[in-house]
Amino acid sequence: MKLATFNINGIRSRLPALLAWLEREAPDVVCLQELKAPDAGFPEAEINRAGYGAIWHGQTSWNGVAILAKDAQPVETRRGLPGDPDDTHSRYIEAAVEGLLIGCLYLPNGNPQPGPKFDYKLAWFERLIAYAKKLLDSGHPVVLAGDYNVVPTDFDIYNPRSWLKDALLQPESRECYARLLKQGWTDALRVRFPDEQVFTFWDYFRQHWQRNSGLRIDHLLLNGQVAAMMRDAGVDRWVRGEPHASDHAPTWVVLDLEARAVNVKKTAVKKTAVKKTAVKKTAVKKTAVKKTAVKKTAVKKTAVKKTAARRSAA
DNA sequence: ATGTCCACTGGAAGTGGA
Repeated sequence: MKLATFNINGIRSRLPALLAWLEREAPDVVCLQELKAPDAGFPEAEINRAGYGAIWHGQTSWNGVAILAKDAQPVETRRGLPGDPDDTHSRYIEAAVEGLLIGCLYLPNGNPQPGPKFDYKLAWFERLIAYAKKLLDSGHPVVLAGDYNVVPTDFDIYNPRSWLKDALLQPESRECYARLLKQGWTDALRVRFPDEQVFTFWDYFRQHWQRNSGLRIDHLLLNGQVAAMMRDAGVDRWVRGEPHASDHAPTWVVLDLEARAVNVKKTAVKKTAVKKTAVKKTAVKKTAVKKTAVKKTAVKKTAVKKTAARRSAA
């Protein structure tokens, strides 16, 4: 299963780009952010025609999230992050697909900082951390995917210099992200590329795409069960290079949904193999001992012969 | 501070958000 997150930056104006990407990469599950469209403006028919079922939570002009599933209908399990009934932003939607629980989130940008928007970002983050803990405790295989609007470390940006005052790099933002991970989530892209810079966003300014001046802010967090299923991860960079592109590129993981069952089998096979090897080792050792014994006997025989020869010489 | 793009309002170009 290929599961992707993509900040589409306006689903109506990017619909051709979205459909082209779905056609070429055929992701099985897609988390979309920044629809920038009300519920009624979601292009349901076109997405269905492309072979995807969808659920969405829109909003006029800003925010908006959706989950698509190829040849399937996502089963909605939640819309809206718990913890603040007065929060009107459409930033969280969650569904079950193929036995996985998938949370699609669009974390507040938080600029300018400091200020009420940054406060809202941190408050939203705290709500996410609290809810993520509940998801972990649920025992389900869970993925939390989306635009986190956090550059986790200075390694996740081309050069932090001009972004030092930006909400995406603030120590408070990073501390929240680190605290979330510490609950037991795997940052899929960072685990897949431990020593490489990976970017998912290049803003429209100053030819940042052309210069590969990017940031890594779109993340797929996997709980333990799902992390064990991960086989690959990456970024569909070509999407960012297309005309009229979103400023983000689709970011994805490939999961082996059979991995758990297979792992159990593999472990059994390994145990048998280990036993066989052990038997072989013992056999090899025994043979070696015999050879040594034979050699020793030979040496002894030679020695005996020599002694016998000396004796007769004397 | 700047840079670019989207969507909305209102019926053009300005504004807010990112």
